[in-house]
Amino acid sequence: MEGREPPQDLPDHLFVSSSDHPAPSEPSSSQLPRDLDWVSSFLQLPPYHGGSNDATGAGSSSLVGGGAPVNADEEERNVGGKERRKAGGGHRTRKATRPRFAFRTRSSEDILDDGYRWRKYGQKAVKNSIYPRSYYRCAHHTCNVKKQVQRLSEDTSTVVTTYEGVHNHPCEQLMEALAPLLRQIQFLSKF
DNA sequence: CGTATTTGACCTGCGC
DNA sequence: GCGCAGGTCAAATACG
Repeated sequence: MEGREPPQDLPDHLFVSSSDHPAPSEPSSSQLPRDLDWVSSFLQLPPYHGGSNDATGAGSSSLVGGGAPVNADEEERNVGGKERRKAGGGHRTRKATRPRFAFRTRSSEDILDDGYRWRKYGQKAVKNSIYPRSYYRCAHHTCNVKKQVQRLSEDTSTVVTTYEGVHNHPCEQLMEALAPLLRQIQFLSKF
């Protein structure tokens, strides 16, 4: 793939999986803090124009990442033209897709609280893994970010999360947390 | 009753 | 060309 570079300034508790070897055998040594430290890390991350960050390493998959704008997907979806069948789907492996990046965390929980609201829209059993892969979409109306969550079968304490796209809205939880602070600043700025 | 999750069906791309 | 694996949809169900 065309020179994708994993971000290197990640905090210790995060690490982006290499795209072609998404699931290296050595486990991450640190625990994900309950706090949203890594959310802010995301905000600082350059978009990872990653290629196939297939977290499971299921060989045949060739999900390609790209630097295409997020709404490219939406367009294609709507322009689809002829009405989709009852149970549609299947727009996999589009050539120009959004930035993708994956990382692994050590956690007993599959759902990592990253401050955004996610809606689950699917779950699939994947090959070479005893754990299913869960598919989530950002619950924000205008946001088209997706993520996949899967637990490694060879290291059950490790959860692989693959993000696709970039949020086009602020993190609610972060804003909530900041709200009192902002109010205080506003108040103080009057003087 | 509204919202989120579950789940089976369907679609697409890729490898053989 | 066929089958497989992965990704998505939407009806059904669960939950508050």
